[in-house]
Amino acid sequence: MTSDLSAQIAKAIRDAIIEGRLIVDERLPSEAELADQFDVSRPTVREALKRLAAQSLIRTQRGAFGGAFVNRLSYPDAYAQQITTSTLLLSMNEVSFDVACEARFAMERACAPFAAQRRQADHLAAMRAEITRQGAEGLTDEAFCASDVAFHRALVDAAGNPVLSYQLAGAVEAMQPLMNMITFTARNRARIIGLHTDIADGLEARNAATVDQALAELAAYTETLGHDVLAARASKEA
Amino acid sequence: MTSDLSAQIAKAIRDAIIEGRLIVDERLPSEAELADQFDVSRPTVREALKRLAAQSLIRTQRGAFGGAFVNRLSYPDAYAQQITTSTLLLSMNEVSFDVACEARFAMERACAPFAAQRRQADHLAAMRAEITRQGAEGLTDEAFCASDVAFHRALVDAAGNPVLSYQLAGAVEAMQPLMNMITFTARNRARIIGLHTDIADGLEARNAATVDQALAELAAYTETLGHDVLAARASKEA
DNA sequence: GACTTTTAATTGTCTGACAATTTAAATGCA
DNA sequence: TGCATTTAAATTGTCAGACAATTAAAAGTC
Repeated sequence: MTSDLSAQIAKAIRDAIIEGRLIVDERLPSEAELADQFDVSRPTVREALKRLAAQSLIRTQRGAFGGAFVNRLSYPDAYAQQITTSTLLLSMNEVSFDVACEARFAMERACAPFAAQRRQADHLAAMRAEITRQGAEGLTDEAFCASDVAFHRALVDAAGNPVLSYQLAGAVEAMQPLMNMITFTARNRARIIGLHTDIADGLEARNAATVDQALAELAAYTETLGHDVLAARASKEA
Repeated sequence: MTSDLSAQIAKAIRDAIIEGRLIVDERLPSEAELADQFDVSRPTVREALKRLAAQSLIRTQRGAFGGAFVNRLSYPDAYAQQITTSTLLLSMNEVSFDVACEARFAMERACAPFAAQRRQADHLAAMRAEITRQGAEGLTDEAFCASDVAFHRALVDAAGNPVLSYQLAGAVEAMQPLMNMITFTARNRARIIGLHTDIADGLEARNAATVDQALAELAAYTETLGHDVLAARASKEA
């Protein structure tokens, strides 16, 4: 019911920002003034401000004419928070591999038509580069996964919708720990690289149907790989 | 480079949680002990802990055998953060109505096949109830929007994938302020209600194609309405 | 006019204290 | 003994005051 003072103050300021009563780059009163206004001590005000800083809602500057300023939430900041939240959610809530996989590929397939329409040369180049990397000899599983993430990110960015990019960043990156559990044999990799090539080709030809088809197969194949890992684990324990 | 001590300490503890060195419900050392360990004062430790609390990474309890505990990130907590972040991102970054709309409906269409397959009676009931509400006389624009959000939420939940629900919660709710700018005439509403009915009918019949078609039309129609509002505004200013 | 120094404002950090809260242990009582 | 009550201890929440570090503007100097 009656939460901490610092939480209450943080909420009051947060609401002011969300409702537009405090606008971007506006300076908040100094800590001493806020302490007066809210009738609390400066440490309490500081705790409230740190809460807001943790959500990237404000930034602080020292020195004369410094202070706390309403922060423009940048895409990178939003990405970072989205990734942290998604990663924790997946690691702490027994989200099954299937559910995470399904969500991720469903959203990626949602991007496909836009990507086919809007892809630029640099997106294709990035994807081709990752495909080449994925075929390299002696690549560790982790490096393969990292390249996989980069490939899919290029695909999503090709859709040219920053909101989709931001949403998917969380899903794709958050899945990496789960993907890292998978051991990729040479044959696995060849199949995945083949599908990646289909996707790149489809985008180059601006053929959304091809891309969608390849993504559907990739989704199914990834789920199969995940199941194999879980099955192998289960039999090892028995 | 050398950020605040409280930020460094928060990062150290956050990393420990993300990497699993601190597990759910584990108790952190007391503030005094942490202050000793990190060789800083207690207020500095407290600022760090408040940062983590703002991200729902820990919770604190007063009293003997109280302290800070690693928090299991619940879906509601994750929803809330997702919504705050998305709302701010949209309101602060001149994300165009088109881009937000496109992202939202793209993701909703990604849910459609799963929803058609897995929808339960209660999802359908919730959607029908919202449709009825939307047809009520004298409904304000805001109430109409709120009902619209509830309708689409039921649709997303029908897909039965909590990760998709969580991702879309942000997109749908964050768009509400933009949607609230639109004035819905009786004719607008009738058209939207018609499409909503198509969606509900399609789900009931487990016909994904129908649902997809209706969502596509709804996306196009919503964009049109958005454009009209912007055009009206522009002409008023001139 | 360009450069340097001073000054004032502000955040960052520390120390020490006390209040509020909560659990475990101690105590008292039947 | 068994149960209720009180006490004690640990811990977070809050406060007050102080000083250090940083920064930009203002004042001074050549």
